[in-house]
Amino acid sequence: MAVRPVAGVERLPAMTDVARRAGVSPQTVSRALSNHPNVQPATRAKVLAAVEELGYRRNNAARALKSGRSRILGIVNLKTSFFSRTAVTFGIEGSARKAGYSVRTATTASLDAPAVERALLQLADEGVEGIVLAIPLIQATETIRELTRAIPTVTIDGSRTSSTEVVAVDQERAARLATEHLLSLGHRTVWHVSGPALWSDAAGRSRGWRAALDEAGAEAPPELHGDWSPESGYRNGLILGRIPEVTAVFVSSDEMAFGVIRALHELGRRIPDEVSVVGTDNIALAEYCSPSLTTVDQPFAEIGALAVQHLLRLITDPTAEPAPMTIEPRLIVRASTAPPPASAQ
Amino acid sequence: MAVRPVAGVERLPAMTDVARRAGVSPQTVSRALSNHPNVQPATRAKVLAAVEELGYRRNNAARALKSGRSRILGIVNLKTSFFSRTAVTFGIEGSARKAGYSVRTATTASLDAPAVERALLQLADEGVEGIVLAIPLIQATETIRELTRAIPTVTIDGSRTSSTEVVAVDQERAARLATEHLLSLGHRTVWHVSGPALWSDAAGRSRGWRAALDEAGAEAPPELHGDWSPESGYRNGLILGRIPEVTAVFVSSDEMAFGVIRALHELGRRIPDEVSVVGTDNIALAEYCSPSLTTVDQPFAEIGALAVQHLLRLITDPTAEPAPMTIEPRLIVRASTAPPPASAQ
DNA sequence: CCCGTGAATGATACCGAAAACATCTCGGTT
DNA sequence: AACCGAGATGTTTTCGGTATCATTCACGGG
Repeated sequence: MAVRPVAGVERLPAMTDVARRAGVSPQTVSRALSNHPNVQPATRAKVLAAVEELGYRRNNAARALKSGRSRILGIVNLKTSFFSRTAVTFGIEGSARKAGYSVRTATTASLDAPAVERALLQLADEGVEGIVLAIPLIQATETIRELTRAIPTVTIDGSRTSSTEVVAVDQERAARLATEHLLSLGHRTVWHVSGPALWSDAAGRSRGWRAALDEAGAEAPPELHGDWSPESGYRNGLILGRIPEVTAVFVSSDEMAFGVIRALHELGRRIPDEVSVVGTDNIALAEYCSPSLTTVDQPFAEIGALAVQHLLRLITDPTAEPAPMTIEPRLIVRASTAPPPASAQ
Repeated sequence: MAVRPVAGVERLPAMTDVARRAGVSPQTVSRALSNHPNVQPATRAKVLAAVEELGYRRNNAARALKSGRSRILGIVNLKTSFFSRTAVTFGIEGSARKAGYSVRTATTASLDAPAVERALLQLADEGVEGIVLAIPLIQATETIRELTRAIPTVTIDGSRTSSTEVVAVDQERAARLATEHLLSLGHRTVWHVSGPALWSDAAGRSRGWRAALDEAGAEAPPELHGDWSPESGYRNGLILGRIPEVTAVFVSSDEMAFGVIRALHELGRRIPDEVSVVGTDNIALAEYCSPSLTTVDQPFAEIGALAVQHLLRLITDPTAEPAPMTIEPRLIVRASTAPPPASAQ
């Protein structure tokens, strides 16, 4: 603060001003405002009154400088942000704010090590106390390893190459919910459009899908690969729509599912009469797809909140051992799924 | 910074360490790193070499404290973030970063004065040097007025109640493009689902729509009101679909347009054969709506960049006079629009 | 040859808080 | 009565830069 004195005022009030007004020492003001236990209630009241009267607010820069704690958390995000990452960011910001932290975002255009390194260095520059990696860490340079060792880091997309803490939805379970739903409607098997293999979310869903088919004794058709974008869903939809035996598709994100559905429409395959489609994420528009999209909900805000909770624990106690937590996904049945057409049964 | 020394290292290197290593005074290091003109190239080189060797990075907190400049910009955003605001945020972050600023986001759950005031106070607390209001300022308390007077502020949704600088797309023009497109296809008139009246974007589109109809000698049907949400589009779609004479609809956001289209589908009105729909924003999914959505593109990243550019000017020179800039919107014709059915011509 | 001038660099003070250390007060012990 | 210890408060120092002022030096004109 103190960045720009209000017009007419020489400078914003500092702690000494509050101290003078309250008739105590600056240190006491500091203690009162930091909820230090050893402050007489009466004294605290005097201080708070003075603060109120002067409209005093502590200077973050000075606080950070002296204490060595910036009270900032960093997020590394992908620039081509799809819904899920944005939603998580909201969750992170909310709970960080509650804990007295603010949040900086560093976006990276790609998952390459140099790009990620640049993002991490930006955050390190800003003096963040902890980092939420909202991307998979597919390759770690020495610098990256050093930074994530030096700064407590939590990974949201549980990557297999890092040893950082992990917060994640149980994606295998999510895929099972979707696959079993389709099988229970009577579909002989379920096709799958996956996300990029580097994302553990995508890999987990792929595993879950395969496992559910296995357990049901259904044969797993070849997997189709997308990149999270609606466009990649569309491309895969153009393929799926040409295969007569396809009656059920589980797609690894709602955005791709929109693309799949559009391609199927174009090819004249009716949904859900001829083909059922299940997405993943439950984005706001999922309900307003035509037809509305059956999907697996992911509580993104909760994920963000958990990540922050973890991170704060890690900041307070760097030796805290990893305790990965998982959140239960939830199937939301809408209009894009139905029993298979009679001809396919 | 200096928040968390790398394991084994006592503390991060400070400017004095660099100075010692380079054989110059700390002040010279400061000048060299700040691109001060009066530094011998040879000296600067020595300093940079020392910086490199030590892996030195300046401490933001100390810089901010002494200089009184935090190098932080703030954004006030609505929590129920729709695509447009998120996209703008990306633009802001990118160009802020380029200018050496970082960005803090304060989200507000509503547009009420107390909520907005809270968001602004948060940002003031963080010591932001400038603020981008990405929401309409519908009501200003004394505190809000004081804060926006004390801290350079740019409004993205040009609000009529504030005197702050404005950066905006020419929304009247956007609405004209959409409306004229539909009229030129042969529609007798165009219906409109607007955004909340408090948003000047919404108001501008409404004006443009009405003006285009006027000029074409078409009668303006009653306006329907939405709140940006897909759900509100759906509700309005349920109404529009029951009015036989409706053949063309201009919707003030793509998200609402998705809702409208779904409602029309449910009511059995075919798009674009019976009803044409135009959205606004050109969100990523617009192309993958079924049918793909004709819409008016808004260059959100550019808007964000312009906002930052403005803000920086205002920070450097608080007396700089307002110079509102507008950006040209662009119509993107896809599959959701077509000539009206023969029966309606 | 002297002095003014401006470029290059150095020395010092200070930003505003909090940590570390010092002091004081007071009830309870011995 | 002297003493102890913990709680409450005050004093001093320090965090790491940069603004400000001071100093040095080379150069050109009178």
